[in-house]
Amino acid sequence: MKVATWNVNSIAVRLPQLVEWLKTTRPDVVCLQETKCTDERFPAEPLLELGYQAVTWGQPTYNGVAVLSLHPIVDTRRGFPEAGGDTQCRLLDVVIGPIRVINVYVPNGSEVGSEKFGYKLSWLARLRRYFDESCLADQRLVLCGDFNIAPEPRDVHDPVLWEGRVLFSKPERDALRVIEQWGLVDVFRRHKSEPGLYSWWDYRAGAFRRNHGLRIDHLWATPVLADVSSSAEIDRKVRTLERPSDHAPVIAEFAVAVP
DNA sequence: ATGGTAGATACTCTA
Repeated sequence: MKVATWNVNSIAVRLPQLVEWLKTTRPDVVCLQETKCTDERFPAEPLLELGYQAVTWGQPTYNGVAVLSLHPIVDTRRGFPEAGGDTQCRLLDVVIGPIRVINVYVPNGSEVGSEKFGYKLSWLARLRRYFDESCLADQRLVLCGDFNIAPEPRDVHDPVLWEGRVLFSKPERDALRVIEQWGLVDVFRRHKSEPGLYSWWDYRAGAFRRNHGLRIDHLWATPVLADVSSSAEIDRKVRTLERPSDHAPVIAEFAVAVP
């Protein structure tokens, strides 16, 4: 079972690239972030023609998540369950065949110390609470998406320059660690240990050409599922296309049978 | 050096 996560930065703009990528890559499950598209306007038909059903949770202009699947999607949940819920569309929780998939678009955080940064940290604390209250460690579960955090120095092109900045500050890395310690494994790092492997490059200053990137898009799994993962990779090719997303897809393969 | 680019919406905000 092939599972992928990709921040497309507008489904409307990226649809032609997504269609071509689905045709050639044929993942079983794809988690999308920053669709920037309401559920009514989501382009479900061209994806259905390729065999993909979609569950979406979107809003105009900002945020927005979706899960595409070749197999039936059941038990859909949107956002955190607590009173008040979410005003920003950032979390989808679904069950597909033998696995539970939680797709997140973690807040960017703007700048360390800002109001948005505080929102990011509190959102991450709520995510940990969500796992405590509604997930089980022996479930086959994947948590994937745009986390907007690079976990380690080897995930940053210039860790000295980036230390303390948003996406690589200690409070963010600590908050990420707290979620990991619930009982999740970084599936990408299970298969690839070298530095220089990134999933996001700023549009500005020729960052991609220089490989000035960060690994901020992640695919984590419970140990029972991570133990049967056979490969993981970042698909850099789409970042070389005309008018690309600033993120590249992360893909992992698991040896589980889909009924 | 406080830049630089991209996307959606409205003439600015977010990333």
